[in-house]
Amino acid sequence: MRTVKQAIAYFYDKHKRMPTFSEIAEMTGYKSKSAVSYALDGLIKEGFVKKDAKGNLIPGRLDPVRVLGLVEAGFPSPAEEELSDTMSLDDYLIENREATFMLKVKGDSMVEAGIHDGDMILVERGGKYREGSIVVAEVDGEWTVKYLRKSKGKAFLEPANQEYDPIYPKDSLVVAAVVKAVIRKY
Amino acid sequence: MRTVKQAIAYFYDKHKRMPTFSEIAEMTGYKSKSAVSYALDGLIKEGFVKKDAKGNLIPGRLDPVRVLGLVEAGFPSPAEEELSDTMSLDDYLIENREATFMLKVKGDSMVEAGIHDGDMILVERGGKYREGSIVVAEVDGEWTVKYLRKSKGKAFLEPANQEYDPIYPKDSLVVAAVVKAVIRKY
DNA sequence: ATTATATTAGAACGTTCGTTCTAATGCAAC
DNA sequence: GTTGCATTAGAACGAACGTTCTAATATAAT
Repeated sequence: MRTVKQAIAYFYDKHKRMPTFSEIAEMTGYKSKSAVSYALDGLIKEGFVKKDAKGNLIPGRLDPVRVLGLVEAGFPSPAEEELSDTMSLDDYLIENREATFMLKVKGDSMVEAGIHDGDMILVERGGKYREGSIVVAEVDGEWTVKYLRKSKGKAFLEPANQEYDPIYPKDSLVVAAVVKAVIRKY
Repeated sequence: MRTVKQAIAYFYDKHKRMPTFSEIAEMTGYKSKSAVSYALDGLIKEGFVKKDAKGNLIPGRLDPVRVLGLVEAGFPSPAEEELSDTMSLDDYLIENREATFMLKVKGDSMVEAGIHDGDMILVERGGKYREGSIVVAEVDGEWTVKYLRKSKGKAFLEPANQEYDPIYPKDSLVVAAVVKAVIRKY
């Protein structure tokens, strides 16, 4: 039999909604909703789950990722682990969902900025940028990711790789989106 | 007034649960649950939301990130945009939530692998690794992120930076976790 | 203007929800 | 063994759920 915590986490992961009391009872082996109700009181105090203004069950500390500190600090003991902050990567990385897109990077023109061939970038369309921002831009009809620079009031793009040259627009340079994050999955 | 789509997306983002029909009605200006019910029929056909086996509303294509292709392909038109695949970064990056942690990297010993000072790494404790994997390990009491290498049957750690030397364990080398992803937020 | 079609409001319905009460059971301390 | 406390089962409850029906309204086509 699963613990209540495991059951809720598993269910939420799988169904993208919180389980009902009956469903929790079924998963954990409880034979009454009331037992679940009392068990949940504890988890609510603990912050593992919450109830919103309408009394509906919502996730508390059951976001998928546990956030630790520096690598040098190593891993916590199982007891400390329970107390780790949790986080959703979606919430961490996305500010404006309507404007956020994921794109794949080809080539090594930004390697010195830590953006490698095949990396995914999270970009925000219409996001704020300034000189030095990494942007997705359309220069004379071609789309690229580069540093945005300015010289004598004119904008141009600069790669992060010695072997490539800066790109000075002949006709047009339109900044379409700003790179907000880089994600590389192994 | 918001459209039904906007209302649901907003509500799900904010409350981490799907709204009820009444709540959708309130947000969109509908004055009856039945109108919402019929409106949802369309969105279900479209795949924007779904119903699970028990008839409960669950997210369909309202994951927070729209996935495009290569940077070179640029952005789609608003019409095509509607059809873009969506994704949750949590689902994309996390396989085993129980074993997944996020850590912060200090130093530049892995820059040539595209891991910079201040980057976050997603690691899986007890994950499978082999020679060449980037791992979080404890060597003689010190925690670090490095390439795992082998020489004459003995494991050692190799930085991705010319200026650093490989680390050959005096007493012990324990691989605690495998780096599954690198995340850099600007 | 008339007709046909789609959309919306409102009420009614059965179902399921979470809470709460009482009673039974399990467990620990003494 | 006995007492006291916490946990669980089961039933009952009102509230809210989503569906469905009918009637009214809006929209479009002719």
